[in-house]
Amino acid sequence: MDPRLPRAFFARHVLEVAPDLLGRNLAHAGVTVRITETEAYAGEAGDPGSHAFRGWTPRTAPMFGPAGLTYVYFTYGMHWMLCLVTGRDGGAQAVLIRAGEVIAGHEIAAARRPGVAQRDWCRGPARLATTLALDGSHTGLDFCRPPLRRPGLRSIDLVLRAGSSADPALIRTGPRVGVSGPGGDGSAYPWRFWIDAEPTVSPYRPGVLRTSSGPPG
DNA sequence: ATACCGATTGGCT
DNA sequence: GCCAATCGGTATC
Repeated sequence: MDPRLPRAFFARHVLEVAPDLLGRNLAHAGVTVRITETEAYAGEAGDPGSHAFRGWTPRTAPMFGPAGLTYVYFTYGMHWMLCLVTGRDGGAQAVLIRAGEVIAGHEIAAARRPGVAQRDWCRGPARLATTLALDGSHTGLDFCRPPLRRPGLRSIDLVLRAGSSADPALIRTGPRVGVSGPGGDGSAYPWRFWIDAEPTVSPYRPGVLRTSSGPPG
């Protein structure tokens, strides 16, 4: 019997799925991590912090697909980040997997992160993608089983196991990390979720406030 | 065609 | 804490 979470799990609203992913085991390419930090992005809801805020583009196409697809994107000219699409088909909701604790495949993880402390292997979204060997070749792929039957839709061997969720009493929320502009406002979008007291959770950093006109005065 | 910028990270002060 | 790295995507001209 397949240990994976069913597609119905991901078809819920992103604000339900993001905290529910905490504590789950995520495995790819020989390394398994216990997810300790996530963030929700809801293009459908007019979330200005979302890549999907300005509508469909070739880059964000996977977000507009069905729940259960990966959305792996490239940023800062060097980093890849893993997101998991949730919600209704076309809703452009996704969870960013920000951090995790390596619980299996330590030798492989260490080989991918030479000179890096074990605590930092997946402490941050780009670090997590590196340790799990995820890049642009892994975007827009179906990680659910059974897979959807759609022309051209390929699958990925990314395993999210059921039965490993975090204690709800230990879940904390706060503003998203490094989101510039209005989408970074924690009072409006406290959509970051993490497990309390976990050393693998990434440090908080506010987004850059960018004024549309010059400085005041 | 070109300018701007990012859901970050690592190195240095 | 500050800042450079590095380049594809997107908007704008």
